[in-house]
Amino acid sequence: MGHRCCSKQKIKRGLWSPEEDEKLLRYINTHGHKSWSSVPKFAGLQRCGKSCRLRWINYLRPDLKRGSFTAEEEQIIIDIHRILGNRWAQIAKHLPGRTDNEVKNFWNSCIKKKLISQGLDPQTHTLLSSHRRSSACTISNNIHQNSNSIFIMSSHIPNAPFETTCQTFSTLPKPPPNIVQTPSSIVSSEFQTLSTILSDDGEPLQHLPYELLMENATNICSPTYMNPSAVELCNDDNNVNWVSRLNVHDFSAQTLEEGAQVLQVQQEKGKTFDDKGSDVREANKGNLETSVSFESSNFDLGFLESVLTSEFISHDLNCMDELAWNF
DNA sequence: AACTCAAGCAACCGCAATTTT
DNA sequence: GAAAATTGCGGTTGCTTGAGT
Repeated sequence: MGHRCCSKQKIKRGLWSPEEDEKLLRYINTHGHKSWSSVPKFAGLQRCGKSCRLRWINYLRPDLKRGSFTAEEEQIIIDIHRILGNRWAQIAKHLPGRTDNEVKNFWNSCIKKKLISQGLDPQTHTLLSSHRRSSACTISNNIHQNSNSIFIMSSHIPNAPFETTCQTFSTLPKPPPNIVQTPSSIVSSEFQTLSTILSDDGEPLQHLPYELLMENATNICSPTYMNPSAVELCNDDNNVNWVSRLNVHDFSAQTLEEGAQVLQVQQEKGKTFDDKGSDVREANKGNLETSVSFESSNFDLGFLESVLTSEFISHDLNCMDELAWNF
């Protein structure tokens, strides 16, 4: 069975010969590819347009990176896959010069097996049932140690496009300690904002593109890496303007509504504010009602509400409960 | 040397989404 | 607005290669 687009033509299939590559390359370099369906006809190829497109994207494109994946790329794939799942095209966008097909193949042939050998389910990134018992004790200890954790969300970018919807936070993943993250390599060029997951002492545990964190927060739950203390949004170019910090004390022991009552808004690293004229830093000193403080800032109130009215804490507790019961 | 098996990879397939007619 | 064409994506297949026996 062939493609519908090539049913009328005599179509060659299988591996591409160097001559075919040459023809396709020469044609696209001179004419571009406005319509893939017409490319084979004008390039003199006995292929269907779909096949030409694939060959170009996966092999002939000049900006492709050759060679095996680096450890850093591998970690990026794992981190983003933990959030997005098998959305290879999306994952590949964060790896310049890599194609979705390449990422997918690498995942299926290498990473998947590596995760399984580490006792992790490659789809959910959670512990496989056969490994649960042995690690439950560690997780339980973490819960205890972090029972006074604070949850911090920070934003500092005037007019930042907070387009978040009613996504929910769950527990956030922490990378293995031996992995060094490189934020600039995974932030998308169109959206120069990173979220940084912080430990209790404010040390960054993991960086993720902001949109990945926000759009997919429901999928983040990972019993293996629990209880970050904070999330901070920061600009990739280090042009920090202001930070609004929300502290939810001891959130793991409170209901969501109670957590919202103890929100503190603090300003850090503050230098400039939005052009609405309100001095957010002054306004946010001390403990304030969140609605007041955020009305006067450029922090998107809808964004805040989506977090506060989400199932963040209940998710978290459910997850912990489940783990506790497993233990 | 011949065979088997698994890993890695390129390409295909079908479907869905988007664009064009 | 509907139909057709095109594009994009993820799952899958099948070929090549190299290691092990």
